[in-house]
Amino acid sequence: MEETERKIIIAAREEFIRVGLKGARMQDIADRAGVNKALLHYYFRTKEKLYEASIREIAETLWGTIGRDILSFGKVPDLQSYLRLFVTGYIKTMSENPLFIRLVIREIADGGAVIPKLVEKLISTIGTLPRGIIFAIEQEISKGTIKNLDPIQIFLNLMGMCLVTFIIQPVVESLAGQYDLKITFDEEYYKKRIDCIIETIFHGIMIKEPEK
Amino acid sequence: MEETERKIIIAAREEFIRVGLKGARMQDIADRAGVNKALLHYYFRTKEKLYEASIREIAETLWGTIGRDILSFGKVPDLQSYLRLFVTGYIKTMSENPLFIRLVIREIADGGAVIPKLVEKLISTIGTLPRGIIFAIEQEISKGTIKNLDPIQIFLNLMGMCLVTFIIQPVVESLAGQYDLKITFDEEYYKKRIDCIIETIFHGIMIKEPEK
DNA sequence: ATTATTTAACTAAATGGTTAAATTAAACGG
DNA sequence: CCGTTTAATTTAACCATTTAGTTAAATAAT
Repeated sequence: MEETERKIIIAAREEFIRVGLKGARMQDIADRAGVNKALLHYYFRTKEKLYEASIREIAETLWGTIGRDILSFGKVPDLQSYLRLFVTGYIKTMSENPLFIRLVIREIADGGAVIPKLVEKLISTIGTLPRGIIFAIEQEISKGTIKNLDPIQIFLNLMGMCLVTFIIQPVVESLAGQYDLKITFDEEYYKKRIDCIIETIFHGIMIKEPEK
Repeated sequence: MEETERKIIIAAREEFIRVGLKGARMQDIADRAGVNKALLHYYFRTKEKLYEASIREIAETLWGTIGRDILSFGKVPDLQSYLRLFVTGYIKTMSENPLFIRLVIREIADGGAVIPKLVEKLISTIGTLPRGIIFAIEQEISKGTIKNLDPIQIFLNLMGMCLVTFIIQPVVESLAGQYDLKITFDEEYYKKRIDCIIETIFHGIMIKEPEK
C-alpha cells in the first residue's frame, strides 16, 4: 500500500538521521514503522535502496521550504535582499528540522557518495540561486559598490556562517553545563543570528565613524 | 613495545578517520599496522578504548600547532592580530591535516559523545584563547571601536568561515567535474581565504567611500 | 481472486573478542 | 659471551553475537 511505504520511509528517515546508514538496523526501522521486517525488503530490496529513498525524502523537505520562499519572491531583487532571502530561508529551514544537519554532515564525512544526489535535488529546486547570487555579486563589484573579492569566497563565508549555527549546536549543548554558556536556541536567537550574519557580510564589525 | 603501540594508534587513527568508529574493522587496523589482531586487544582491550586513544592522538596533533603558534606570540595582542592569529592557525592546521575534519564532523553528527574529550584537550592547549578573544571583543565594544554585537555571535561567524573552508571541500571536489568550478586547494588559496575571512569580519564587503 | 501483510524460522556472513600454545626478541645475571 | 628468565608477538582456531536478507506458508484486506 502507498501509505505503508510512506510509513516505512518516515521511520527509515528518523533512524538514518539518528544513527547513520551503518548504525541503523532494519529491525529497528520496521519496529518504528509498526511493520514487519520482511515488508521492508518487500518494498525496498536492500538497506541501501531504502537509504537512498529516504535521502530523496529529506532533500525534498530540506530544500522545499527554502525553494518556495525564493520562488515566491519572483523577480531578481537587489543583492542585499537576495542575501537576506538566502540566509533567512536557510536558517529557518534548518531550525525547523534540527536533525537534518546531522545526516548531511555525516554524509560529507563519509566522502559524500550521496552528496551528488542531494545536490541534484537542490539544483532542481533552488537551482539558479547560488549562480544568481554570484552573478549579482559580480555586478555589484563592477559597479564599484562592493569590494573586489572572489564571489565564491563571499558565498563560502555566507554558507559558513549559516552552517556553523547548526553544526556547533550539539557541541554547545554538550558543553553548556560545564562552561557557563547561556544560549537558548529559540526563534529570537535565530532572528538575531540572521541579522548578525547579514550585518557582518555587508559591513563587518568595525564602526566607521563613531556613531553620534 | 612502545613503538608497536604507536604503530597501532597511527593505523587506528587512519582507519577511524577513513570510515569512522562503526565502519572500522579491527582486522583492517591490525593489517595496516602490520601487526596481529590479538595484539590490538592486548594493548587496548576494546575497539572503543583504541578509538579513544586515537582521538587523544588526533586532538594533540590538531590543537598542538595552533596552540604553539599562539603561545609563541606571548603577550595579548590587539584584537585584529588576535583574530588573524586564530584564523591563520586554524586554517594552517586544518589544511595540513585535511582528513581530520572528517572525524571531527562525524563525531558531531553522532551527537558528540567524544566531543568533550576533544574540547578538554583543546582547553588544555589553547585554553584561554576563545575566552581571550571574547574578552578582547567586549573591550573593543566598550571602547566604541566595534559594534555592539554579541561576542559569541562574532566568534561563531569566525568559526563558521574557517570551518566551511574544509567542510565544503569534499562536496566541491565531488562536484568539480559536473559544474565548471575551478578551485585548487593550494597554499595560495588558503592565504587568500585567510585574508578574505579577516577582511569580512572587520569591514564586510561594502565599500564605504568609493575608492578613488 | 488478487494483493498486501504477517509470522517465524532460517541462512550466511561479518565481526569483536578470547584463548592457549608456540615463537621471537629483549633483559639480565654471572 | 652464554644461558636463563621475562616480556613481546604471532598463530590460528574458536565463540558468541549481530545482522541483512530469504523463504514459504498463513492470514487479512480489497
